[in-house]
Amino acid sequence: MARAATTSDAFNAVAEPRRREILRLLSEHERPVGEIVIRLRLSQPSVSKHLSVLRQVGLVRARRERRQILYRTVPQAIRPLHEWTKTFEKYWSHQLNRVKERAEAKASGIQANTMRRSDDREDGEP
Amino acid sequence: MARAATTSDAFNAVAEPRRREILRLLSEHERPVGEIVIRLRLSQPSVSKHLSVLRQVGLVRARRERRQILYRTVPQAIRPLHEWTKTFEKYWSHQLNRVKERAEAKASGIQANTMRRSDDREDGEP
DNA sequence: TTGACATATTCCTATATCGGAATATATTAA
DNA sequence: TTAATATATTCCGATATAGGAATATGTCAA
Repeated sequence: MARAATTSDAFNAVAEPRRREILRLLSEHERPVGEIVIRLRLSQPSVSKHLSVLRQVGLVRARRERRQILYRTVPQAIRPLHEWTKTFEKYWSHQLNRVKERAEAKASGIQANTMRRSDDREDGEP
Repeated sequence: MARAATTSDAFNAVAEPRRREILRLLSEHERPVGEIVIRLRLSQPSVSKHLSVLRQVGLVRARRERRQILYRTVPQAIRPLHEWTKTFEKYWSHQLNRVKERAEAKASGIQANTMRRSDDREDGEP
């Protein structure tokens, strides 16, 4: 098997940096393709292809307005990514707590016992 | 140019579903490779390769303990993803607000003027 | 030293990608 | 209708993937 298709889910679609930029642009308000082309300095076919990927995974929608096609992001489609990353939030805030404890311990001259654990050790190339 | 390398950043590394599962497993606590192999029912080489990718982008770290190599996730490395998704949070909470307004308007018998905007229209294949 | 265990790496193949160039399609204006 | 505008699609090539099979590397025990 090869790598999963970019259109298989939002995670894959969003892995491409240009597509993230496009989503950013469109999140402000809907825009025609040509405006994305100009602002991001990409070729028109390239932008159309990226938009096609984003549309297939539900990250953007389009509507026609006279000659132009206006795209806009569908923020809800980003939520699964947000929720996934969120499950790790407690671990890095944990880290912050330890930093805080360390600072407090230093200030009071007392060592917090949560400060150093065996797996805190820096690992060289194993 | 082809698709960006899976090792180019956390976004690309995390696009692969198995790697997300591995991160989940290792976020609880460090584990040897063999345990991942058993729990996720993947081949040992496959797991080693995924871990290699995750290590190259800083999402996991490893240390040796006798014969085994114990891996653990580096939650901070997921933060950039979290921050990026977060920039869209206001838009979907916006959406929630509109739902709320709609409910309140219905309850009071008054139409809120924020309820329907032109781009709310459902778009057929354009 | 030899062997067993744990993990990493190499070689292979089928499959998708992204960008560029060229072209097709669709909508409106004259 | 014809021309101009706006966007989409197709064809191409170079590149990278993920998994499987086989093998290499590294660590420990006897």
